[in-house]
Amino acid sequence: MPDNDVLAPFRPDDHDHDACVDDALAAAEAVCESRGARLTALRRRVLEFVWGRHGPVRAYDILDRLSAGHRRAAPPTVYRALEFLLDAGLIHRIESLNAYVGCGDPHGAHGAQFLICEACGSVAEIDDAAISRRLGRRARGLGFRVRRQTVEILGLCAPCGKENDDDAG
Amino acid sequence: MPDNDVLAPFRPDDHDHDACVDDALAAAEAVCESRGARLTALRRRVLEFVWGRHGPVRAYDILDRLSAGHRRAAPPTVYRALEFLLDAGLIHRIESLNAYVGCGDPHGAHGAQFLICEACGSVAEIDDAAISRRLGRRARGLGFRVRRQTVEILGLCAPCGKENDDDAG
DNA sequence: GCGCTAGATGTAATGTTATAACATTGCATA
DNA sequence: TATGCAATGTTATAACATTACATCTAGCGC
Repeated sequence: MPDNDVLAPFRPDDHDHDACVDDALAAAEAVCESRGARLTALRRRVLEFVWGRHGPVRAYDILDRLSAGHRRAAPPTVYRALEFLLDAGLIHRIESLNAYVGCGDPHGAHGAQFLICEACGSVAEIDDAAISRRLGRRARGLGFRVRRQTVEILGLCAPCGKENDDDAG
Repeated sequence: MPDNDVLAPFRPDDHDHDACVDDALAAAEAVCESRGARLTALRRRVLEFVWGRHGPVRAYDILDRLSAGHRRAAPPTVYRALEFLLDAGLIHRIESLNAYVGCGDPHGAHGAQFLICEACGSVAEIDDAAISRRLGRRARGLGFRVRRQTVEILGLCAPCGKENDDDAG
């Protein structure tokens, strides 16, 4: 089973998260540069908030943070920025949570599957080519033309699953 | 590539849909009976509306239909019925559309993958064991404990894809 | 620098999806 | 008859998202 396709693993609580954010912002600059897209201050700020944690972030949380201090922001401001970041491949939308996470590999298009911990809210992103390929083949076999795959697995990450065991016995 | 795991294929426009609905209701009776659950008139009516078409049906559409004629229904009425039907395995929720479809095989638990046509709104349901198995293995390989898989493929079904070609030239 | 343009952002209102909290109904049965 | 419990009704509100239109501003040709 491949291991190098784990684009964003679950992270220990004590990792240097500032580094994650810095990396993400640097990658974003590069991606936008190469696509001729403008990573404006607002978009950058929204991307930063999405990267606030390795877990899903909701649009209205971002909205609240944008509004803090500052003058009040409105929903379209956030949704427009999110749309830009989605188009640029810098973030993903988690459909089963109506929320957003930073993309673990913004360079180059890729399939993506998400593992979402329902206890701690962290998200891991993998890109298992065999899965996307098989899904694609099955779909095409039925005459279906694929535009987008959504693959989300809900459950418990290792530490939370462990705790659960401990509680039980 | 297996073919017998297509639980609910795309349907021609002219098929006998009343038969689909009748089958679904009969299966629902049986499932509820065997689970000791009560398929009340309300739940039955909601299930009927979900089976109105082989495509996603939204909660508030059901709400409108419940309210027609009758006295006005309120959202919890619909959501409670939907929850019951989901728990009983009689319908599925399509996360990427915030909508619901009838389950093509309500007897016995099964994994499920959905092909969703963005043009005509029809949905096909398959149960590719290789895909669910591989997803499960990948997740467990990362120490993850799976509770639910959401696999949805958005694109164009065969007829709609064909039309698209024709339009293009 | 000036004015134009297109893209980006602001603003107000509204649409859509979902749940919380509590009241009532109606059936089974002690 | 009481009483317990599942189902449903009712009111309000939370959470998520879009439409439509106004305004601003960076970048560009002149």
